Amino acid sequence: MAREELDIDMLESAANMLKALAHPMRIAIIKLLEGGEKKTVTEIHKILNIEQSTTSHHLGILKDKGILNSKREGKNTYYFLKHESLKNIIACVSKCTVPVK
Amino acid sequence: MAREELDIDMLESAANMLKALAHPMRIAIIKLLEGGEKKTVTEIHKILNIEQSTTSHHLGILKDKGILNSKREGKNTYYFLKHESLKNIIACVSKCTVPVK
DNA sequence: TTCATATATTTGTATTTGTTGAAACAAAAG
DNA sequence: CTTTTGTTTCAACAAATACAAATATATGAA
Repeated sequence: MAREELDIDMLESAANMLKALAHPMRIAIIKLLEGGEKKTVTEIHKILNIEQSTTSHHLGILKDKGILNSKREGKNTYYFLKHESLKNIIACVSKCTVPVK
Repeated sequence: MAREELDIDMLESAANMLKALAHPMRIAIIKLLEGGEKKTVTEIHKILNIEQSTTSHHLGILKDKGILNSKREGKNTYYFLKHESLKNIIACVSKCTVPVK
């Protein structure tokens, strides 16, 4: 039945989104862009202290998975959050990672 | 400064939690256990149609990362959700994976 | 006790996927 | 043409995945 097919697709889709978020540097990037901030590759690479090509790679993954969007302006490419609601995920995970006494 | 150290730890911690969730079968397991359900390895393995050893492995990961807990009863090991709040993450991700028109 | 069975975990291994940094390449601007 | 900025490609390495086989644990029967 198509019902199960859809379920599998939904699971894969959710897993892919989570996989995109499941990296320390990528979470750091998201936190950096919270509140509608727009930043260039070089800015992020300098702030987070990771190689420029690595930064570009992570940004590409986040864009590819629909988490970020980008806009070219002259020499610079500005990246920014596509859905503000993603903050909730990070907040929720942070809350869940705190051990329950 | 310790400030940055803590930040890195928090990022790693959040990433680890997300990594545990970022797998289709593991999401399926969580959905299966929503609402306080308790299920054995064999039950889950039969319902989801994945190898028993693979099932046990996934359950081990989820338990290790603090998402599930387990309780042995005779021959069976029952697994269940540790934090009901995890539903929110899945729900949020599902919502975010739906393309915004 | 010993054996057989059901259930679960662990180990070994092959395959795949993810990560990183360097180098090559591309685009924009002066 | 040079510089700045960003992307892509490549290779080495690390981690995740799946399955089978081996091992462990609990139960009950002989």
